[in-house]
Amino acid sequence: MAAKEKNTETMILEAAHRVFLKKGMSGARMQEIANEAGINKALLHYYFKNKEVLFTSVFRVALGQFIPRLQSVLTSDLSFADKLTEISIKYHEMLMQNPYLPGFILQEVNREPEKLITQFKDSGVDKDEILGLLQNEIEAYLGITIDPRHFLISLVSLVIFPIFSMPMMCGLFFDNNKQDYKAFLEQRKVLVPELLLGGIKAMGNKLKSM
Amino acid sequence: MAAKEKNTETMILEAAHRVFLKKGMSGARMQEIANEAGINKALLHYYFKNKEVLFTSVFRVALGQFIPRLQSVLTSDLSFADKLTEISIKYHEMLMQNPYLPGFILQEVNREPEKLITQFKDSGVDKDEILGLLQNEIEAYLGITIDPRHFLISLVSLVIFPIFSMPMMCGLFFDNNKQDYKAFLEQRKVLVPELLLGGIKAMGNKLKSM
DNA sequence: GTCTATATGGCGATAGAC
DNA sequence: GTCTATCGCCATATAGAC
Repeated sequence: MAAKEKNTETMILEAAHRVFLKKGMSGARMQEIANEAGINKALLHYYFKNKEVLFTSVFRVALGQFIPRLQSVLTSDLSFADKLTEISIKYHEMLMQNPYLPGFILQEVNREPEKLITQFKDSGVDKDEILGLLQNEIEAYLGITIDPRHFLISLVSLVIFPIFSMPMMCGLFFDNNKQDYKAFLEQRKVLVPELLLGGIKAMGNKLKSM
Repeated sequence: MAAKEKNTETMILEAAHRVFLKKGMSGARMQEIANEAGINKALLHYYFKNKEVLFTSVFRVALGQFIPRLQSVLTSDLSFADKLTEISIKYHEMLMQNPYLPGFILQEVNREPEKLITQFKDSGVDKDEILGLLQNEIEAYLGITIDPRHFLISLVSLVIFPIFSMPMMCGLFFDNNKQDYKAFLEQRKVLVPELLLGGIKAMGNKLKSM
């Protein structure tokens, strides 16, 4: 399984993953996937009867990569700040290796919103547990009670969007210098937890006064 | 210009805008655009010689919508906090009316990164002026010196991503109840400036110790 | 300017040999 | 399981009448 050649189905799935993530469902070509996998179109259809089936297989894997396993980090014995740093760094690394992942998932969820719900149930992630754990941490660490979804959605926004929008941000604010932007992101992965903890505290005070 | 019927070219551009933003370049169909505009395919090609040209016209308009005119707000005589609230609210309103805009722009910038640079120069937005204004405000208001791009990119992440990822967030954390999620976003548009101001202060301290 | 009809090419999918 | 060859459709684009 290590050095030897992988079987055809795996090679197809990996090739399809690369092509679909970059081009999307309608932009991808079966021919390109076949080339990428080193086979021909007919064999593609032998393993996956049509484009939709192949796409769905790729989507399932991609969704699993995209939705992080937060429970294990949140139930560890780290401090809240260290847990956040851990999440930020791990997510940063994963996204830097799969820059097309967020766009791919979000585009497809737009195309067929119901698909997400179905496949999410199979993923083994318990959203209520995560939100409960988060709320406890926020109360213990910051002494405030807020909807943990504000925290979580702020966190993922700050982690995902700067990477997801790399070509745009890099073009607009870094003269298209990718190395500079990567160094900037590298800084951010430890800064984001600080920003969040400081920010949520301020946000909690605002919420009390509303 | 008000109530009367618009000319054909405008109708085509508006129809193309709707279809391209929802489906993207490769997902959009010239037939669908023609239907949407109430004409036929041949007339489409009379006004725009091919799909690529039509798409580029739509992209130019969309980019103008997407990149906000920050200068006027930043040079107004509001307090920094009020300026941020103004930006957050205006951007929120615009994005709620054009939910597909971020995905459209970012997808296309991925496809052809050079296009952004060219078209951005024509837009009349001066990035150095904006970053300079921001840096001054941050120094005056918070007493810290940081790279203003950290601030700006955090701001747009917190404003754009929760709206852009509405179908996903709504599905994952709001049982697909769109009204609930919209109310949640409505809250956020005034909370985000608080979060940012509190957060950047904390981040500035962290940066000093690095 | 606007239409109907048609050309042209590309893409997903299948047939059938090996 | 893997290939070559091909079908049939659909999307872009054009020709040409009005």
